[in-house]
Amino acid sequence: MPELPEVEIARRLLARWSHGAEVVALEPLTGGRLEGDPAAALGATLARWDRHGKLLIGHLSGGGALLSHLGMTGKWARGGPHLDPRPHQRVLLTVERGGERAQLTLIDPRRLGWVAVVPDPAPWLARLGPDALDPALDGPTLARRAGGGAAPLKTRLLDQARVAGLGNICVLEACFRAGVHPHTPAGALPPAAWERLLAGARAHIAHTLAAEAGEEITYLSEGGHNPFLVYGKAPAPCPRCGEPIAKAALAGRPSFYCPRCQPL
DNA sequence: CCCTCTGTTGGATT
DNA sequence: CAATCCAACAGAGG
Repeated sequence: MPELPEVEIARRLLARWSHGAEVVALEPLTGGRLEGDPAAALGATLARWDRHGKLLIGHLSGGGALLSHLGMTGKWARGGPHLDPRPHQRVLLTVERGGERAQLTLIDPRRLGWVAVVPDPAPWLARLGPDALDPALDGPTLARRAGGGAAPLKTRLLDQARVAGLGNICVLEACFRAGVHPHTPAGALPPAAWERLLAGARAHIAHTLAAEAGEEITYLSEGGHNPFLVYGKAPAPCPRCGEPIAKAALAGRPSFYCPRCQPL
């Protein structure tokens, strides 16, 4: 479930719960992936919570960082296994601020998420392209980074080294909003299409963020009702023209699109 | 009840 | 490049 909006919400929550707090303990729970040197975080202060694409970065006083990725099913919540036992608690972070302790846990049923403590986050960030919400990222820049060649547009937009933060759902929603088929060869797109794709991705992200923001993480896709324009909609009618939404697979991942609004 | 299928992440392999 | 498998599980459907 986590794509950029959910990671951004996780960032805000982590900042609210632990900004300026000291790391008192950091430990793996059953099945948890805690890598790097967790002991290096002990006693350090969480100076700032940042997000780059789908990577969470907790900057530690002293220069290191606490990194976290949510994988497919991760979320951060307050409460630990002793105070508030819940299934699938994987990593436990205990912080102290103003004399008050708080326990934060990474909850992750499928265990594809992780936490790591690294001495310098720079090499991790260097592997990622500009964040999708970075104001410096514009249409021409996106075209330069993701355009050219015969590879499908969707493959390029999902490549975190080209642009960071776009997931399968976001890419498909952006393609629909831009009127572009997700399997269009990346080199065949005119400049105006890149502008529309970027605007479409940001509109989808803003819409999802607004709908999900709150005290708790509540994923838009949870609750039995599909809130997206095309993702998971086949063969429902296209919201714009009524043509049945189509489904196809690329690299094992599903694509959804309107054959009439998004011709190849 | 038991299969079988699907998948929001990313990485390795062919 | 791109297709495939994998990680480990929940939930849906037959």
